[in-house]
Amino acid sequence: VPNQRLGPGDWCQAALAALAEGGLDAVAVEPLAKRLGVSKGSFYWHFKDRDALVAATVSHWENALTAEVKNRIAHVADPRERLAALFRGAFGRRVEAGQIEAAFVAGRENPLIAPAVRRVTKRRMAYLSAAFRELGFNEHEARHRATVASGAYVGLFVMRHTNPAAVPARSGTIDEFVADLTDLLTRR
Amino acid sequence: VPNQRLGPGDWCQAALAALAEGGLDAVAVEPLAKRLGVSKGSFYWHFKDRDALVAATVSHWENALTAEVKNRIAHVADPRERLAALFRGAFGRRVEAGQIEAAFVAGRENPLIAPAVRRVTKRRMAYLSAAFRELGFNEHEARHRATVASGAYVGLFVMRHTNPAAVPARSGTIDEFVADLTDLLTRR
DNA sequence: ACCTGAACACCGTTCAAGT
DNA sequence: ACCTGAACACCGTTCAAGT
Repeated sequence: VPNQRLGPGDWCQAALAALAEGGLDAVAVEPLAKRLGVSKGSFYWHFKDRDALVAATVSHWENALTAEVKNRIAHVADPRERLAALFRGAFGRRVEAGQIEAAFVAGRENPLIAPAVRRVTKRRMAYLSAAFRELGFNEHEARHRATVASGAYVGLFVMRHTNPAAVPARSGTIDEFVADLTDLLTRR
Repeated sequence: VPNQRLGPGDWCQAALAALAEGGLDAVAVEPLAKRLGVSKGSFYWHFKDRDALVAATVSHWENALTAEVKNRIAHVADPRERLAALFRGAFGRRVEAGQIEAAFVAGRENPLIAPAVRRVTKRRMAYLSAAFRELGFNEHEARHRATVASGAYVGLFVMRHTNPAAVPARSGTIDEFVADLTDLLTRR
């Protein structure tokens, strides 16, 4: 912990951790204050209210995700490898990342969350679709396969926290699973 | 009010009214008790906890809806007229019925609500599909049109409370709208 | 059988006062 | 600039005691 005093970023980070553990309901001012070792009153110095924290947290997540895709996936030249890299991302070393996305997907009814989830999904569809086009599929086929791929990606996140036994967990089985999935989706 | 003493049914009825006005969050023990002119402690005589009330309320709604369809729609001989009757049901005189369905649709993420909404949707699809088959469409076309019709039906409920201006409100415009919609959906 | 009243826990929000 | 501490409102849940 570098500085005693906290900023909005610290609250967002704590909110993301709580989100991963207990879903949207766990993003509650009092428990977060306890976790940060600070009185809940101090929260209101940084944010207008709980909704403002949720909004900022969603935004934080969306930016981080976009940046990660830009840095770790977009630059992969081979489109098949790019797809595999994306899917492998669904099994990030820390379960955390996946659980956060799952929590946001589960809470997509919330008007603070819905627009960000929509945007993220739309972007994912766009670059999935582009990858399939590079592989030689026509526009229609590319869109169709991108839809399936996007669904599978999100579905893996959700299953990972609703039905963990159904999803591969060890690094060997993950690699195998990702290879099979990529094969299936790129087959003619 | 026939009897001073209340039963579970009275709490469900109050819960449905609250649901129509303020969504799932408005189904709260304390406000309902106030509305019923009773202490909130008495609630726990009838129900284990708030979740039990929500579950019972969902069940109450599902049964009432099923019964209404059986009594007011299923017996209409002409399939076109039956479709029109269904759509007209989406504009029931009291806004209440529509708002309750909209609230349940909005809360379909809730595990207490999801199964009932799924069942209601499935049944609706089934008898819509049957109506289209009676009109001479083949199985595939019937299913497709039933999907569109079901979507439109639910969409009307949702829009009615998210975007009321976009939905007809006076009885004349409603009849016209329903006629147009039925025409569109049964066109070859 | 159904209800009251008081209690407790938990959370959101405000605000004067501290450093 | 950031935080504390106390206060208030609101809701869920329990339970002994009433009728």
